[in-house]
Amino acid sequence: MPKKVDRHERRTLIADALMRVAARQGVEAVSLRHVAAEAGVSAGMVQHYFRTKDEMMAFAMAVVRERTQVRVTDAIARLGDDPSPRLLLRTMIAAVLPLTEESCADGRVALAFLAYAAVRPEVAAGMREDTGQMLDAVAGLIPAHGREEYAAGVLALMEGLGIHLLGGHYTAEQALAALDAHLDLVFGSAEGAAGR
Amino acid sequence: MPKKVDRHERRTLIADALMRVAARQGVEAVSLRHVAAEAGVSAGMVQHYFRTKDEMMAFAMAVVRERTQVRVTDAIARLGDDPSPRLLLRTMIAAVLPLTEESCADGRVALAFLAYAAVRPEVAAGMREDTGQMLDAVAGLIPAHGREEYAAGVLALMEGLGIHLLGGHYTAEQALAALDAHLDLVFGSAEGAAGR
DNA sequence: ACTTTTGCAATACACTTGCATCGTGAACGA
DNA sequence: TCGTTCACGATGCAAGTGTATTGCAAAAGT
Repeated sequence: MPKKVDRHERRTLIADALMRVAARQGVEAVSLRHVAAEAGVSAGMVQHYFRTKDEMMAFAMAVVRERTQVRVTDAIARLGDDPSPRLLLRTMIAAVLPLTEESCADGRVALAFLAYAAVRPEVAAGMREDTGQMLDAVAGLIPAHGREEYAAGVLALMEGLGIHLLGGHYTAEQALAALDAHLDLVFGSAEGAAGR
Repeated sequence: MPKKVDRHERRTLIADALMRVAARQGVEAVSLRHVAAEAGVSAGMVQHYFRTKDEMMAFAMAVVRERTQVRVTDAIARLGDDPSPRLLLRTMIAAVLPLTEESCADGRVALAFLAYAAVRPEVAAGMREDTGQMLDAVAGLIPAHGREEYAAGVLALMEGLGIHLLGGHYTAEQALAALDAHLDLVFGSAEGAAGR
């Protein structure tokens, strides 16, 4: 073999450029040449690592998913041993929400991809899987009856808060306040029912 | 003046075509010629009624906003006199959610525009306004303390449910169950606090 | 009847798009 | 040292993009 090149590294480099473009100018601005320019490489190279644009998109999306997962597990790890389910859940959600500069960029990309996936059934399947996973995780943290409904609600709330945050409709404080209020309800009500 | 033509009607006709295209193939597929073909008119005519593509987009978005508003007020009107705040709120939200064929198409368009607006500050302003309005309306229906947080949460929940519905992550039943569960919490908790 | 205004179609233009096809240079195995 | 294999750059191409421009028919005012 000639020249050793970390293929995956190159691909992520390009994917990063793609995400910067998508975050700044929207998905519609994502093109081979734009991404190449943003990455500081030739258009030919982009083509070399991704045979098609859709392949590039799919990869970039996988990167985003992976990164948010890392953010979540990191945040949870920082909690120390045996945190309360409620704190755990809150930390998880806060890690996903576009609150920091970095996660905000990811959020923009995710939103762009959401629209992109809306008309690409095969791409949407991946997201469905993700939410299913999250749903299980959340359901496991919620006490008692109505797990499924509550879990679905919490997940939807998270998604919605993310959207409103990205749109600048809510401030970080408002979003977190709404989240906490909701968690109060979910955990408080079960406590009340169990305590009675 | 020659030929009387209902300008607004023509524009909505074109906007409708635009929305069909956006719903079917995504925003990126929205182009002058595609829209013209979908509307069954010449590309020149589209250009005649919208000097620029962005103008066309903005108009289409306004149509969507307007239509969902109509759906909401209609649904509320069907409720009869003096419905409970909770029922009113539920009806409002159910009217917005992409549950029917029709509102689902609108939802796809709205999602596409959400991404579109994410990088167009002047477009995003309109949406911000809308959410602000909705927030006030919702807050007015929610009892007692923590209005703002709860209202923000309810709105976010709605948005999130919409997203998950569009993505096919939730079924209509699941979404409604989650909504009802949430409303149980919001209205039930206040009642519990007041009753104590 | 004549001019003006308007609705609309057609075309032209400068770009951009994704993708295929070359060419080249360099690293390795033989 | 030769040949193969791979990374990458450059170029080309057909299709599609938004927009400006032109042309033309018809309706209204005068």
